[in-house]
Amino acid sequence: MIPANCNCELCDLKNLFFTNLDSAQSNIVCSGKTEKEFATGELIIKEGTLIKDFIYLKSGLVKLYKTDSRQKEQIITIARPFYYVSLLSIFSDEVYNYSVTALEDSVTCQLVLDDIKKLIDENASLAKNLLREMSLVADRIIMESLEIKKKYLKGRVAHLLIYFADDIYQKDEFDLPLSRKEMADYVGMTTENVIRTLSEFRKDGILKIYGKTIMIVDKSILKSIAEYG
Amino acid sequence: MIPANCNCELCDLKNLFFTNLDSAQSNIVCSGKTEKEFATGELIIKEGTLIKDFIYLKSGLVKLYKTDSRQKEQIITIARPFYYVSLLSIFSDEVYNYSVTALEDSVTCQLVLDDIKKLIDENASLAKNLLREMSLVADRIIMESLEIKKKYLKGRVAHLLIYFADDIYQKDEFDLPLSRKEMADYVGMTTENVIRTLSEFRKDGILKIYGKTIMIVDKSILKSIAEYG
DNA sequence: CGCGGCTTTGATGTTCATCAAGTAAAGTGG
DNA sequence: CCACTTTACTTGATGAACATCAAAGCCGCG
Repeated sequence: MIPANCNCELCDLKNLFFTNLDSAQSNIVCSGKTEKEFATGELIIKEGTLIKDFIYLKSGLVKLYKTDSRQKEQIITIARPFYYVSLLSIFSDEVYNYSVTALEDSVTCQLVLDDIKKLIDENASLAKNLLREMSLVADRIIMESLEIKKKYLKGRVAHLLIYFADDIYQKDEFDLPLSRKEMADYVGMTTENVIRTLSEFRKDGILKIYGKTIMIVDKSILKSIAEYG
Repeated sequence: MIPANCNCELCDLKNLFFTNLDSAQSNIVCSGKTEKEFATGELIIKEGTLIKDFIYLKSGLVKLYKTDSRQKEQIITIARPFYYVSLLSIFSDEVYNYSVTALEDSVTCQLVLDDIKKLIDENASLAKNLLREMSLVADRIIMESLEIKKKYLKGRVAHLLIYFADDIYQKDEFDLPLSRKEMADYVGMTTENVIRTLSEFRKDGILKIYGKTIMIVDKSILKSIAEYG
């Protein structure tokens, strides 16, 4: 029996994983889940803590990152709902290898990991869905990091701006969800040089910049810098 | 019934994935598998080709890499048996996103992917094993690429040498399985600068180099370069 | 108002890619 | 097996890309 107060049936994310559940299984998912809200800047997952839950993003935007011994952050990826769920590490490790923080106000939904593991025993399509999504998440992160690695700074920054415009906001004018330092952490360069690159794009008439607000003026040039820079 | 000529029961890799199979399932695995031998330098998987099989490495050493439009290779990872199986992409994509080539004479064992998918329906522990291994493979590649990204050239080369000595060969004297160019493809720098760095290590008395043969003379210095450089 | 964090610009030296040239090694055909 | 070709390796010189250090402007917040 699905409890009356269960709204999982209406959740788009249900179809990513919890297809073909019988009603007893749906009930486990629905009554066991916990929704949590996080304000911009709030920590969602802390590196080194025990993995107890399967967490996915219902709304908002988050960054995954690793902090090294010198307190320097490296951003692994940035993700919207559907494009990231906490699948890295959770089936192979006891603790998280990375942290997750909200870049915008975000909502997560979490389930007890042991419940998921039990459900896998009974439901092969859940297992396949998990395999598919984990494969997607990992592929995307790996390919993205190769993309960044092969470019110079200008290309990396351009790539990041195009990513925000096309994939995240679907608009050529948007507010950067990252500080300059975070952009640097993502592309693997210093804050100063990221700023210098942005200023250069501005001077060349490719961008308009008002603090965190970015307006892409000449997208075709920006795209060619992203590709060949 | 397990056929008499089946040697899967003796294979160490069986225990990674095919635990808890009943005999009918074991038979599918055993009679459906194909073993292939590859000489050093031979292509095992070609980027862009259809994914039809689940392939894992029985012996040898391989490189995973991506070739860009300008024919430049980027090495994603290098792997021994157990530490890599073709789990990336195979549950999320139709075609391979990367190529695999043998760095030493290698043997693979492959199964038809559709058979694996059918087995998942009947056997939850296979699904869990696959989830665990995919999670491990992806984690390792992602964390490794972050490690490399945060270092300068000297640190990257030192890191790679320590990796060969400790993880791959368990000896401080070994033959490099990579050409200078391949080392460059892996650390994301030019061939010339990799060579210069090796020469510098040699001049500083950290290494002895005879062509492809490397002898680590001062491992503690090399390790500190790998960590802090 | 003033403090602290984020941002911006400049100056300087280091790290690195590129170009050029030469040497060693490895494969090829007669 | 040797001349020949090709490929891998090595070193040097040069300028571009980048990190680091320093200093100043900006902005929100107590």
